[in-house]
Amino acid sequence: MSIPRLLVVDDDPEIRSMLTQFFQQNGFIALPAATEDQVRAHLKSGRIDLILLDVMLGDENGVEICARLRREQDVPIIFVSALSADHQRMAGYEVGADDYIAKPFNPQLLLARVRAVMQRARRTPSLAYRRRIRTFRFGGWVYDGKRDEVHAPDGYQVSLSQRETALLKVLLANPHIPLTRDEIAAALDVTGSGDKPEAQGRAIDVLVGRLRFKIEANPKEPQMLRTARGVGYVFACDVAVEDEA
Amino acid sequence: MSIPRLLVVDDDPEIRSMLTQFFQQNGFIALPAATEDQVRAHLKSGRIDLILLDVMLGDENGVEICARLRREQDVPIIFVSALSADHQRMAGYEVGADDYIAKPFNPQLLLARVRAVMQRARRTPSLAYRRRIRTFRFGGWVYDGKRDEVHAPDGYQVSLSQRETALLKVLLANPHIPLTRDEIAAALDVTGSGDKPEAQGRAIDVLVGRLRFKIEANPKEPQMLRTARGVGYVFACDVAVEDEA
DNA sequence: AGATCAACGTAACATGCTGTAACAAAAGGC
DNA sequence: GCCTTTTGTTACAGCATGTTACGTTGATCT
Repeated sequence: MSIPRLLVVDDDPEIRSMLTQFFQQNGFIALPAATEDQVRAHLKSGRIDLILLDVMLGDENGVEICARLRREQDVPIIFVSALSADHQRMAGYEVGADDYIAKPFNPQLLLARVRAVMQRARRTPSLAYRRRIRTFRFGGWVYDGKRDEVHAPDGYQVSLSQRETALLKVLLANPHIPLTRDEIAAALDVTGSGDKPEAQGRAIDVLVGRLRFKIEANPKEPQMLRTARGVGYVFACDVAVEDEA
Repeated sequence: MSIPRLLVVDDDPEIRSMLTQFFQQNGFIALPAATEDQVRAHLKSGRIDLILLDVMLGDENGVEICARLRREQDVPIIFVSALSADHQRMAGYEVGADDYIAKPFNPQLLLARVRAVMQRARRTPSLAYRRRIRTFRFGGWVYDGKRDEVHAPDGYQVSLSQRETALLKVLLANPHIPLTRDEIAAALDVTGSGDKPEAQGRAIDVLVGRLRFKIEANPKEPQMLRTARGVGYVFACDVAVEDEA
């Protein structure tokens, strides 16, 4: 394989050049870009093996851009973000990103991830499916990221709705961390237009209630999906994560 | 693994340099920092394996800083404190600290703890889980840190409210030590926004009363939750502590 | 001992937050 | 288009927590 070419997309010039230089020094050809148009230009003018995409691109939303790019072309994309709050956003829905890395990052880790994704991309025939797939285990339960399904422990028989599953995913991605209703709502709405700063009613409460009813042994005394009074909710359960190829 | 890099955060220059030198002499790369901004700067500019964080950073609250950092990045954090009174603060709520050490410390112990935490961090995939879990036993009672629940001795049947449980945790962390109402309130509110210097009414008294009613055999003559007249309250009961992996 | 006064215990009330049933709206399925 | 399922809204009841008020306790002084 020839020298890998990657596109560094960030609106902060400092970070952009920092990243570009870092990858250049590590044997990549790294091209800087700041806007969606520039990205498209690069994609048209030459081969790009991977895109490093900032989640916050000025007032643009990296997630949206990713979704658009993905529809048009199969480029591996790795998200980069400064805020862990964004992390939930990513956990909430697969947008087609191949991986996700939080700033500030460990350079070695970053390199490793980039290489891993490119490896994977080379093996995978159709890239359309590529995205981070993770399976979570908690209690006797399993969330199967591959099928996006929840499997109950033994005898149980449940089927979660789409939204319930999404909520569960957000919780699983943030175990033991109290999440406010707003944070949860934001994570759930990644799939949407991305502009819903409006105050939402009690939708989250009801959703939580319904999920409890389905996954808690005794919904009246929730063991996993606990409420953090005055704050929001916590998933108080250890979760084992499994990354899949 | 390469040389471990750790960040020493303290506003007292003397302690800062003392610690930095100590760790340098023991084969670490130790970087000093005094403010939250400096911490962030370091995190951005390079790999940091562990943070030693003073509980009192001038008028800032180390606990708050820890909570903020934790939300953004998974760095192991060890708290350092001069006052045992601060201990309550830590017991009040798990903020995500990996360990807690009281000044003045035994250098060997400090080294051991630092190494232990770094070991643990390396094994743990997602650091988001890491937090100190402790189980307390007193009288026939048990506080189960894993579930954050209180179990009554035999036949008894009680369920403590969240706040009552929190109060109990504060007391259990400081057996035989008289705590003022302010200290208790501070410890209870670690979870909150952190800015409540206002004088609080008799809330603590009432809370203590309710807890007594639930856990004392004869609430009128409390054996464990004694009042220290003119001071506050004492938990006059031997407590066995169990650390969990 | 008795008087005095501050500290404490607690019942009763006030407030705010949460759980949830019941209804309404929206999204699919056929 | 009609029916079913999912999702959001609203309203209300229940609970957790804080506040107030008042009676009691205990320390101190004379």
